[in-house]
Amino acid sequence: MAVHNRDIAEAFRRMADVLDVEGENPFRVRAYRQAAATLESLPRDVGDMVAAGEDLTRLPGVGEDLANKIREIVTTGHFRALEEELSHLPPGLADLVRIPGLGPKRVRALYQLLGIESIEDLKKAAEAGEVANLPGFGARTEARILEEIARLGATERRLRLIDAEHIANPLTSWLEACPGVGRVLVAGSFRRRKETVGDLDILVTAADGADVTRRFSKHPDVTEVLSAGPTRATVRVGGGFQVDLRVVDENAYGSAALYFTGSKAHNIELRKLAIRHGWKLNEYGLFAGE
DNA sequence: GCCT
DNA sequence: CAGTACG
DNA sequence: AGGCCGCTACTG
Repeated sequence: MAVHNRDIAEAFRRMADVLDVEGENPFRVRAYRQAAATLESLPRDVGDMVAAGEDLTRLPGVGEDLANKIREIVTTGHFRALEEELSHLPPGLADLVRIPGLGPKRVRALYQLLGIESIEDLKKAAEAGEVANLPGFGARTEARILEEIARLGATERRLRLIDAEHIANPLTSWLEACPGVGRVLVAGSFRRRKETVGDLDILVTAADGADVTRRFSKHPDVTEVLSAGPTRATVRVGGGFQVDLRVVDENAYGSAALYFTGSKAHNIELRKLAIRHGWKLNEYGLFAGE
């Protein structure tokens, strides 16, 4: 059975999760995730490239080491380094970092303090109210964990662009009519016109951000408020689709639109470019370095 | 881990 | 503050 | 050898 780019990407992601929980160097962890992303967006089958004897290190984020690992996976169907790392941990533990809100540190805490080794364990502990008592956790986090676990079973939650548009349009109108709101821009992958979008990223200009995020959190279609502060709110609307609202001052609109439109990788490249010029770039503007 |  | 998340 | 995005934002 042929190994496809997606399979290798998945193996690399799993490796990243395991190393993450083990407390490995975060940059090494990121390297695996980066390579996984490269493979997934690659228009060609790496299996074919291996068969043709092509140089895999030409792929961005793939160096000597990962090129060898790709070849190993393609030719043998095994990924020994992953199997080795997995032998150090309970097999289900690394899955926990895929739950939004749980990173490596919290997963370790769950394991060490409550002996949680799997999503199933976590569900039971959360239902019993044991998670909320842990340091760094709270009732809110515990409730969110249970919701996220319930969502794991659901099928892919990305929406086709046209379906996302049907959610975005009424929200846009609603925000435009919101007191104090100037511009409203649906950014993110929606603005990039990707075939599917995983969430909605809406940028708004207003002087009083807290007022806007507060109002938005009470929108009739909002079913959950994941977070809400003075400049940002993350909510879910009917059906569980996530919407991120970001509020900035009018004078930061351009920079914020650039940032919020992404992609993430594009933003990072732009920020690196700024650094090389002695500048710094963020969602509020382009500034002179120190 | 990759990159310069 | 640390941890996590957002593009 | 040494940096790796952000004077990023929100939660506990």
